Amino acid sequence: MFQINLSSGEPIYRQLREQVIQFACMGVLQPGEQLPSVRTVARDLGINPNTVVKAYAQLERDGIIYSAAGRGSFVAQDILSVSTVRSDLLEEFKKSARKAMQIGITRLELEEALYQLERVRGGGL
Amino acid sequence: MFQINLSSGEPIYRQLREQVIQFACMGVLQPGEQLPSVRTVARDLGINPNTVVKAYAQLERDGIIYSAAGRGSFVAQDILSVSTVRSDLLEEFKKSARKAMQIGITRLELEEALYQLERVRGGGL
Amino acid sequence: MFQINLSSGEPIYRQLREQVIQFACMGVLQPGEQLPSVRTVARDLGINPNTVVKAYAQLERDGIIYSAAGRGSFVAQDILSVSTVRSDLLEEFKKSARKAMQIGITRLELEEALYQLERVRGGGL
Amino acid sequence: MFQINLSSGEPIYRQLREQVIQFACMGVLQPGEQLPSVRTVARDLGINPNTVVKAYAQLERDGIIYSAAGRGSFVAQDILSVSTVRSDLLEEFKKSARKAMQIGITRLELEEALYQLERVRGGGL
DNA sequence: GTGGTCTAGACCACA
DNA sequence: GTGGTCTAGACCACA
Repeated sequence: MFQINLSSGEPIYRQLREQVIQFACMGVLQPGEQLPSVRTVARDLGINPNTVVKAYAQLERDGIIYSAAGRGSFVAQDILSVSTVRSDLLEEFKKSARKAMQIGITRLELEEALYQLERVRGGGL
Repeated sequence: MFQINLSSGEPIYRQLREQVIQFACMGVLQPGEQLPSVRTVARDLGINPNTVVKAYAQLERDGIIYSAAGRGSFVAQDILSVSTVRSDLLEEFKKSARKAMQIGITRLELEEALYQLERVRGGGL
Repeated sequence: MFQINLSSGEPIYRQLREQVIQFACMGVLQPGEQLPSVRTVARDLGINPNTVVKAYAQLERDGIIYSAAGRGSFVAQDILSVSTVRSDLLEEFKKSARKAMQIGITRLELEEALYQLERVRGGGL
Repeated sequence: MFQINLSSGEPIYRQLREQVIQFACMGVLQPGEQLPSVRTVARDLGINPNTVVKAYAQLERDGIIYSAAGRGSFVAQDILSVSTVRSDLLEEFKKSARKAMQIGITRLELEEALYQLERVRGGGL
């Protein structure tokens, strides 16, 4: 289900965390749906179970999933309303835009980039 | 001249590196201009000279500055043409935009954010 | 695994960097293979871990290896295609040939030297 | 007369030293001919006189020039027979060739490079 | 265990 | 004065 890139430099537990958020926001994982168990994910990806535990723990702390001892982990009911997800990503977006503008990249260039991104997504995914 | 945030989590040497790039791209530091010496920066910011050395060394490897023992460090003549700077920032921008779109933030929302950023910059800086 | 010459004047971290490149290009280190850890190399060579870190960090910036905290350092998949390695060495070769020719050493003499080098390598290694 | 490149990383005194050797080997500076004075070179190049002194001192130590107090510095009579110049450059050439061969660059490729270098030199200089 | 960052301080070549 | 290398040793995130 999940995919990680060992050579990207991005910590594995973060890659995992992000994919859960993405899948949940995109509807691939429905509200209330059960996540694959820690052991399953670890085995499938060939990584250390502790790494999965860390990702799930952080997701629970952020209110994106909830875990019930002995039953498993489940996607929260109200992900999109979870403040951190949306606003965190928007903040990151603004920060990168600010940096680009500071070296002279214009707003029009950035908008052009957005437009192309949307076209690719619309066609390809 | 430079400012660093010790509690941001962003490594000091990276913060420094970014500021040099920014200043150089904005014209605050002109091509060929001498940068403050390693020891000066270290003293002013209250950090270890080695940390400054690390930032300057990376900038030199990227062709953004050049350094010579006994003479000092200088901004390169062709910064804006240095491929990495511009394209790296654009890539970072696209990546953050892609992530935002993947969770359902629309292009219009992102454009709105860009518009507000420009207004702030135009008025404030 | 690696060998360094403390009295050569060539910085240790550069010697290390070069040997990794050589081993990777010669196939002694296969693509994807794990490099000895920073601490292992430091202990074996009797040098400071920071010096090894410096060598590995540069190799990563050049795309020759990739490292991740907690996992280790690994040879990249596409070393030979990494533009810098091959072309850098060719440039260095040309530069030294140019200098030799400028003081009157003939092309034939240089070719003779190449021929002898190849014989030595063929027999000795 | 001399030219230096401040952004090359190569120490100025070495660049100077090399150019004297080159000019002497090429006949631009004849055996016995007087070199420009330390002060002249320093002024013309906009560098520190000490740097020129260092270059000249090393050239004298190598027997490439000789200095007479109060009269100036002169090119030695037998430069080409001075062992260090020729053999040092040949050694450097062999070293760079060895490195190139170690990563799989063939002798034929190196010879091709030599051939092209000669053509450029024959036509351009 | 792994690599990454940072400090404190020494020593060097260069200008 | 300038930048570059290196050691010794601490502390951190990650697996």
